[in-house]
Amino acid sequence: MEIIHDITSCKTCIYRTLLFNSLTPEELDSINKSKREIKYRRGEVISRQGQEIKEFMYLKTGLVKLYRTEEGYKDQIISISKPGDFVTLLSIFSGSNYKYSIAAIEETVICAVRIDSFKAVINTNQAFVTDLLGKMSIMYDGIIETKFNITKRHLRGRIAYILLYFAEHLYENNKFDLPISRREIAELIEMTTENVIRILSEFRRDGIIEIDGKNINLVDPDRIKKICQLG
Amino acid sequence: MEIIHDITSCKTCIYRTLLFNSLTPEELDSINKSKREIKYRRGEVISRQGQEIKEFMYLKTGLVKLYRTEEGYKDQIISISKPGDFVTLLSIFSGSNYKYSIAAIEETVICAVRIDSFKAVINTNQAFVTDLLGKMSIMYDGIIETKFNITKRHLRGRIAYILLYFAEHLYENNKFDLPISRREIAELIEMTTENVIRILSEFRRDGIIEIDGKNINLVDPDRIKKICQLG
DNA sequence: CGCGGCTTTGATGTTCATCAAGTAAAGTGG
DNA sequence: CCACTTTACTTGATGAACATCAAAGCCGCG
Repeated sequence: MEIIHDITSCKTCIYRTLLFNSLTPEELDSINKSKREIKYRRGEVISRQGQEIKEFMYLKTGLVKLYRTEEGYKDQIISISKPGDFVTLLSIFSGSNYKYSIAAIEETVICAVRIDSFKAVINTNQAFVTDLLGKMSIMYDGIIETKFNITKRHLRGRIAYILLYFAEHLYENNKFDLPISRREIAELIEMTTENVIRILSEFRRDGIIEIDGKNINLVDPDRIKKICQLG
Repeated sequence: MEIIHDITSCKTCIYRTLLFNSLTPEELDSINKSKREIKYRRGEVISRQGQEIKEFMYLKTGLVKLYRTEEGYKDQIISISKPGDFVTLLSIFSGSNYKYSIAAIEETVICAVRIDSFKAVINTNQAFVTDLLGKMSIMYDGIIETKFNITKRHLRGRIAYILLYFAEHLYENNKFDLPISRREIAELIEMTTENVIRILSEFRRDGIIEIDGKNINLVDPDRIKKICQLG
């Protein structure tokens, strides 16, 4: 990681409207003063499950994964966050320690606000909390829905689902570079690495996708959608 | 369902401290006036996924299940709520319609506050919203953790886990009446009804539980814990 | 009393994880 | 920059775990 010294002011930050729009100039100033920006390299752990939460964080650029770890079990990826997402929101109000680990899966810049400043605004600004409530709820419900969508499917359907997720939700393009390894895909959709590879190869043999290392091209999205629905 | 006419005043309600403690007498009065109590029989659906949310609800007595349904797939039970739980909290801020269905699995009394009155308090009482934020977050994180704990286990481990869940979390007793059918257990821990029965029978043959219809007795809790950890 | 839903058990086959073994790619230190 | 190590990727063979199908008994309820 690397602390960025030439940080953006909140007042000109493109993500300001996402959450901080209801803040008074004074509140925004207080947030601005207690924040820092940090750059993480691909693979670096940003925060670890169980650690004390000291900052509220959100993503400016890059991609991160939220995941759970437990001795003796495989890691499980809870969600993938993209710029503008509030990655610490899932832990920050249910206790003083992280419930999930966070790691960068691409080079990532995080904006981090000291937790005391963040909570101070919560106690003074009504609109802000209410807004937060909605954002948090949507985020949680999204995770539950995605997990539901994954576990109800068979392996072929899961792979189809996650390919469409990357194409439609993350990259908005049928051609993209896989941000995560085969093993991480396995951790995300709850199956083994071998079967991820096997089914991807199968899709390639059937001519519905093209693979070159991390680069994926969904040649026949309609058929992938069909597999997603039926498989 | 049956509307209860002789309803408790919020001022004397034993659940008042759970959420409404920070309310002013006026606010409490407003909530009190716009609420009703409803009794549901075992099996009755309280609200249906997709319906508009008109009331904030919490459980006074009984047990309910939150579940997701989808055409062509088996139902999936998200969680089981007991008295004092805020059953609508999981939908109320992420949209205007229910994300989950709610049904009574025992005779249940629900206290329901009109959504406009509830949201009015949210807009005026800072402490109340902040409190709500925490409660909601804990509830969501609990669901994610439980689901994580279930899906990472094999079938035997899942059954052991859910038996311990009922005994420790819901009934605080090693002897209890199963509140739900075998099929519903299957929907809760993501397996088939047949395998739920099979493994329960297996546990009985091995002498670690006693079963008589819905009545379950955990004879050897230590061994169940061991199965839960290893299986 | 009979119907439908819940429960139970067995037989069967599919899906999937595990094991093994090899190749390719990506870091690492001299 | 190259030898070396490690990690990621790939494929096949095998067996275990699990779902599905089938059939029968049970219970509650109208």
